[in-house]
Amino acid sequence: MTEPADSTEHLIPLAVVVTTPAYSGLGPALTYVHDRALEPGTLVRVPLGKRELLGLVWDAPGLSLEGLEPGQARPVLQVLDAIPPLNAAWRGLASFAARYYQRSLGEVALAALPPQLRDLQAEQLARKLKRLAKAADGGPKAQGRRMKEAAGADNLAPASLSLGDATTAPALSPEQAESLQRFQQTDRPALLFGTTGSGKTEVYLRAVQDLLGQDPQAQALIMVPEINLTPQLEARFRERFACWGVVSLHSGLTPAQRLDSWLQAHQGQARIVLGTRMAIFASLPRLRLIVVDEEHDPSYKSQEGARYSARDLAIYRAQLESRGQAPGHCRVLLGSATPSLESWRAAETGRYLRLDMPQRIGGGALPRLRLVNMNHQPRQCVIAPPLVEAIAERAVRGEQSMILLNRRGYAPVLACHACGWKSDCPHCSAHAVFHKIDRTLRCHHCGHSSRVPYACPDCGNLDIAPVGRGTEQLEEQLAGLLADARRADGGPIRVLRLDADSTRAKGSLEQQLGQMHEGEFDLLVGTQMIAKGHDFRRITLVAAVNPDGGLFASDYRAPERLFALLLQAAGRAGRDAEFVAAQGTAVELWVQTWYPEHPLFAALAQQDYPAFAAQQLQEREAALMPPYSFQALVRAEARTQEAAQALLNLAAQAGEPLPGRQHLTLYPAVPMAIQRVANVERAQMLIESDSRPALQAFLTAWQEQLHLARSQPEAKGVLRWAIDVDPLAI
DNA sequence: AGCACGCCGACT
DNA sequence: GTCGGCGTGCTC
Repeated sequence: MTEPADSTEHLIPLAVVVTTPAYSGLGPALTYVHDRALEPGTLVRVPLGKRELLGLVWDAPGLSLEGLEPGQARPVLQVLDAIPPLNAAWRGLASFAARYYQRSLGEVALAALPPQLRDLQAEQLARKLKRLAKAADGGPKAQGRRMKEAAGADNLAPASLSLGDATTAPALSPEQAESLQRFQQTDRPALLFGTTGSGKTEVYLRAVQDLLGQDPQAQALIMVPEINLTPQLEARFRERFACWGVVSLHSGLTPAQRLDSWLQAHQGQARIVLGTRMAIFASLPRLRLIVVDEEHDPSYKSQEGARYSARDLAIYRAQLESRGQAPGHCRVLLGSATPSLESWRAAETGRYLRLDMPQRIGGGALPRLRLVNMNHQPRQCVIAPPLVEAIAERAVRGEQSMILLNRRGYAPVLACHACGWKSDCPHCSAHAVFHKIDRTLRCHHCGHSSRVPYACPDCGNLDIAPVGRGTEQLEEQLAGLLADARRADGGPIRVLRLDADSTRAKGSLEQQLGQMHEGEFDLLVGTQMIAKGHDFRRITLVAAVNPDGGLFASDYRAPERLFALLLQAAGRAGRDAEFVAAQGTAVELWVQTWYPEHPLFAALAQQDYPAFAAQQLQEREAALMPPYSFQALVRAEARTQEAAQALLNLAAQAGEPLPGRQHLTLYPAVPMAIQRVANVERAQMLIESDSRPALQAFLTAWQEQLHLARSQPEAKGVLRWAIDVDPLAI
């Protein structure tokens, strides 16, 4: 494979993007040579040092070999031309995300591709594509394939099918019809503000159906927070749109499945992609609709690598996809019963179009709020007696209840009453959680697990006891409290616990949810995972036993999250209006609190999200918090807390003369809330500004200072640092 | 980020 | 005597 010494002169220089971090000293793209020009977006394999890696040809008009040593630009090894290049909109998205979230282009662009693509040789890829095409020929997408072949060179499948083989869609309610119509008539992003049970999903389905039916090539992207928690939504899309090719993209797929899905979307064989936040980077050459379900959900914000917000990128991507087309060519539909304050405000200012759906389908009323004032309950009581009674009453009538508690395990900590010892994790500045089931102390931050000691390790006292309670204990205590209660068939009440511990085995979540649907259990106890997405027909009571943490947390977004959680949980109850009417039951949301006067509960009682949002936005505006200001957070990890803070503070000093600095506030570095995880010390620095451009300009220039600060003696022992733009929690 | 080279402590 | 720690340096 040796090149003739003078061959470089006949070769064409190409800009190629590979995974190199921003501070590696290498530019955004490297220069390679090839014997012919390659279109931007083409996948190639290139040498870098001793390695051979996947690269992406990037736009670089007028690129020359000037400034490089002769022979420094090495030749491209392989061109993966079996698949079409990534289009300009996709490249625009990657390069925007890299700039905005302060990462190198290479990191973002290559991380956005399916991981398996990285280690496939050209021939392996070609083989895979052939197999895929064959499968499509035999499968339900055969028609699309055949039409594609007829269409010749075009790599896209104009899979125009009538909806004849799609199941018939239910008639829309007047609210749904109006929302859909208004969505189709605007070219702004739309915020579908629909109460739980108002039928948002059907609006999504119809928006997809109308668009794909009318444009035989159009593709749609449907994003959901966590796909494993919403199997029902996935099932509805797959069932209704099987003929158009539906693929999913999320981290639960095997590498091979993920590559398959990705390729099908990229080649237009799949016209609908359903996925989690990573799906925002799916290659969809004819993308015309992006739906973001539960747009307020924090899992749309990545906490790893490039800290992107898939919801925010959806807005930007739609603009890119519409470039050079009619306005509103690609549309965005955000949906939520409790929109993020950012989106809510965007609708207030007219940037987004708000579509309201206050009515539940079938006329079912939302649950009535029952606040339990814990100041008036027996001391030490976990579940107020009236709540226990309400659950028992329902069980005997064949109705189900659901209780939320946001802590796994039996108790968050074990303590010795004699000497004050607490079950701290040896590697983290956090308590190890007591799990009674297997008598372990487990750290939920680093995963460290140890046996529960028989006696206090410090003083030998035998009286060590759990403090506080988690789902395991709640399950146990409820079983005790309900021991005398009976279910409809006269048998004892059955309690199901669902949390990360009880659903670890693959498929066990679905299985247990299935049993709950079948009515095998009367009471469901669990963490927030049970509040999301499931339609339980027979639940008529939802309770939150200890939500007060969300009222006074230092995180200013905590109230917003609590409100969303409670309303979302409330939405699980009374979804089957006929069942409720037949039962003649009051559908209720019970909330136990020590602070019943808190204004959040007043808004919750009225189911008045607009009032709550208005009040929250007022507070944010007064305190100049987002969305009225812009934030970034720099986090540093080091062997010692001093080093982590020193890195940040030194870089802050060095950043004084940088552009945009005068429009920013840099706060001093502080330890993170959980200061040490897995023996690594963590510190963070908050940066605030009223100008997004100033913040962006500063951060871009500042990365170099951060990198340089690492070699200062005070910052010895720094392991890594990362910038989080628009952080969700501080 | 990888992966090299390079200089100092506990093991066959 | 080597294996292996991670501290700098380079990659088109």
